[in-house]
Amino acid sequence: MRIATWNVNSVKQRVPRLLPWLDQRAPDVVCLQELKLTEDVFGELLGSELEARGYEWAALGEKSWNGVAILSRVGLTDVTPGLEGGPGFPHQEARALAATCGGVRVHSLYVPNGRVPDSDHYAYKLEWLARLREVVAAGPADAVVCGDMNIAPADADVFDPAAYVGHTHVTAPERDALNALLACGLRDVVRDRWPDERVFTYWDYRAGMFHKDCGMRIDLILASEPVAKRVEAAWVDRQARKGTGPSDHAPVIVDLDTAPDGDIGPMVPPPSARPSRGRTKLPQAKIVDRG
DNA sequence: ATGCCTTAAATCTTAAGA
Repeated sequence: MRIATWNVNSVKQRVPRLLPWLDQRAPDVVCLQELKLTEDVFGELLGSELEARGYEWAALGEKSWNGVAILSRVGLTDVTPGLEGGPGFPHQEARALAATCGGVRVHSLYVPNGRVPDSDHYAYKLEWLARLREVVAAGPADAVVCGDMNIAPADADVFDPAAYVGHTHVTAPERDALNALLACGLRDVVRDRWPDERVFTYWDYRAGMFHKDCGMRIDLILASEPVAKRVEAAWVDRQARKGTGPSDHAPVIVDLDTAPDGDIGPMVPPPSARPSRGRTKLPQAKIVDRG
């Protein structure tokens, strides 16, 4: 089972890159972030294209900003839109979506940016991460936490650590929050696979940063121990950052072997063998005041 | 030079990203 996560930086702008990428990489489960549109527009834009490729999908979006989705061709059940009990700014944003795919609880996350340390955005980011830890800790044993975490786990995950001192994404409270999440029993499977390599997932569009490989590793796939044991490959798809009209983030891809009992979830017939089904209807994100 | 690029939304400029 191949699981991928990709911050597409506007799915509308990325359609010419996303569809060929789905065909070439053939992921079974895809977590998307920064849709920058509502789930209704997402369905109008991609519903038929995804169905033709055998994907079910769920999305939580909003106009202009944020937005997350999960695509799956190994089943998509128990969809949870939003971060249950999570903070808002002031209202809860479209930053979290979970579903069970192929027997694994999959989280697609777009963690708040934080902007400037000690700002209200930064406090919101830390509150959001604290609640995420609680939600993941209370969840199933087989889980993957995927997405744009907006934290570089270590100095090796930033092209110039000195230049980032005092900036968000690298501060101790942010890294503490990420480590607390990992302490739920999650593994950073890309770093595990490439312990000493220069691995980035995001490069600023400006000043030829990708060409110079001046980036950051902020898009992560964190796997619970039972899932981490099944990892056969874990890598960043730098090809998707090249060429015309890329996102500023590259996809992260992890391949799992089948579970010990061979169970990767419910059997899903090819789309030609089952009646057409619409998109998975979702309730609005619960709106929670920060108090 | 608090910028260099790309996005969205509302204009002909601003906010946001990290």
